Amino acid sequence: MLNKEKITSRKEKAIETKKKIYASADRLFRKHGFDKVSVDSIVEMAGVSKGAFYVHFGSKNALITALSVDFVQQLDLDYKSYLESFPADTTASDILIALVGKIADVITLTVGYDVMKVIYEVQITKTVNTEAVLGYNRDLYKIFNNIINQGVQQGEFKTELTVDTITKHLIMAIRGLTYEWCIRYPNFNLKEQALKHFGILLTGIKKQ
Amino acid sequence: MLNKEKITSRKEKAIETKKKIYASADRLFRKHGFDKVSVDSIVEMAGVSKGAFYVHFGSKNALITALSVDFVQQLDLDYKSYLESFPADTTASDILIALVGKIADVITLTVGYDVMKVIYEVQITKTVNTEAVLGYNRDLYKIFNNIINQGVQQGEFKTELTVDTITKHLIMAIRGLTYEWCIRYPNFNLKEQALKHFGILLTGIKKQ
DNA sequence: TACAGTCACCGACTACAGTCACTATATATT
DNA sequence: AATATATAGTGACTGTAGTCGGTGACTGTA
Repeated sequence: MLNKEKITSRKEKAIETKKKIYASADRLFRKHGFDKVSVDSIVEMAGVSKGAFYVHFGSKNALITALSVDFVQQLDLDYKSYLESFPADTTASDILIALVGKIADVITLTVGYDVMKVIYEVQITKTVNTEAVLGYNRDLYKIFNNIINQGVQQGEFKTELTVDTITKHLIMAIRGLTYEWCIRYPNFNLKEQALKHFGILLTGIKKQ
Repeated sequence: MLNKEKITSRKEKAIETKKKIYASADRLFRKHGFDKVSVDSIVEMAGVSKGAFYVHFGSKNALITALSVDFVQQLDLDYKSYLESFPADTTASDILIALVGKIADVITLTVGYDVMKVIYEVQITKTVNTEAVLGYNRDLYKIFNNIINQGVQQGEFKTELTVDTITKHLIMAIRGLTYEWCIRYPNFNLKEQALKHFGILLTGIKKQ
C-alpha cells in the first residue's frame, strides 16, 4: 500500500509546480488586475501546461479565492492588533464603531474595489468553497464575539439575543454594506454609510 | 432628415426580432436555468443570427437583466397591493415587519434561488446598467418611504435621521440579507433572519 | 531487477460569449 | 424614378475557460 503521508520527490515537485502557478498568478494579477489575466498567460509565465493548472486549481476563480483567503486572514490579524491599542475601559459600542471604521478604511483603501468585487462575485457564483471567508470560525467572528460578549457582561447590551446571534447579524451587515459599496461604486461612501448603519444597529442592541 | 419617431415597417420588424429573442430566452431559461442556456441556443430557437442578438442586447447578462427588471417591477406591484389590505391604524413598525416577511416569502418561494443569484451576480459584475433594480426611484423605495414617513409623522420613529436615509438603510439591509441568503444557500432561513434583523433595526429607529 | 500501477503533467480540443466587416433593403433625398 | 444613406441582420472569426485521452517518470512490490 502507498503511504499517504510520505513526501516523495514526486510530490515535492508537484508542490513546487503549484507554488510556481500561484506566484505567477499573484504577480500578474497585481500587475494587470484580475480581469485582464488569462489562465494561459499564468501557465506560460509559470512554465507549465494548462492541464497542470487544473490539477492544482479547480478553476480560475479557485485560484483567485486561494489568493483572497491568504489576504483575508492577514486582514483579520491586522484588525486584531488594531484592537489591542485600545484602553481597557473603552465601551463595547465605541470599540465596535472604531472597528467598523477601520474595516471600511481597509476595504476601500488597502484592498480596493477590484479585489473586493471578485471576492463577492466568487462567493455568489459558488464555483469555489469559500469556507475560509464565510465560515463562522473565521477570525473576524471571534473578534466581534469577544467585543459583544464584553458588552453583554458589562450590562451595556441587551440579553434578549445571544452573543452569537448578534455577532452574525453585525457581520452580515458589514457584508451587506460592502456589497452595496461594490454595486454602487463609486457613488457610495462605505465608511460614512457603515458608521451610520452601525449607529442604528447598536442603538437596537443597547439597553435603553 | 430621418424622423426618429415614425414607426416604419422596418422598425416594426426589428421590434418583432427583439421580441422573438426575448421570448425564446424566457422559455429556455425557465426550462433549463440561466447557466445552461447559451446565446447560440437562444438565437437558434428565435431563428435569427447571433449578430441580431447583439444588436438588441448588449450582452447575455443584459438580456437576463431585462427579464429580471420586468420581474422586479411586477413584484413591487405585488407588494403595493399587499399593503392595501392592511387596516389604516396599523403602526408603521408592524407594517414594515409584515412587508419584510412578505418580501422574504416572495424571494424564497416565488422567485427562487437561481433567479435571485443571477440578479445579484449581474449587479456585482456590472456588465449592465441595473438602474431599474438599484435606482432610488424604484417602486420599492417609494413604498418604504411612505411607511417610514407615516411612522415619523405619528411620532413612532425618531427624527434624527431623515426619512430618506432610513429608507435607504432598510432596503440596503434587505439586499444584504438576500445576498447572505444566496451565498449561504441552502443553510440560511431568509425569513427568520430578516425578521430578527429588522427587529434590531426597528428598535434602533423607534423613539425610546 | 523487473514490472505493474499511479499520478503529475501535457496540449490539442470543445464550448461559448462577444466582435466585426459585410450584405440587403427600407427609407430619405434629388 | 434614380440615387444615396441608414440600419437590421449575417455568420465566420477571436479570445478564453475548462476538458480529456494520452504519456512517461516515479513508486511500491515480488
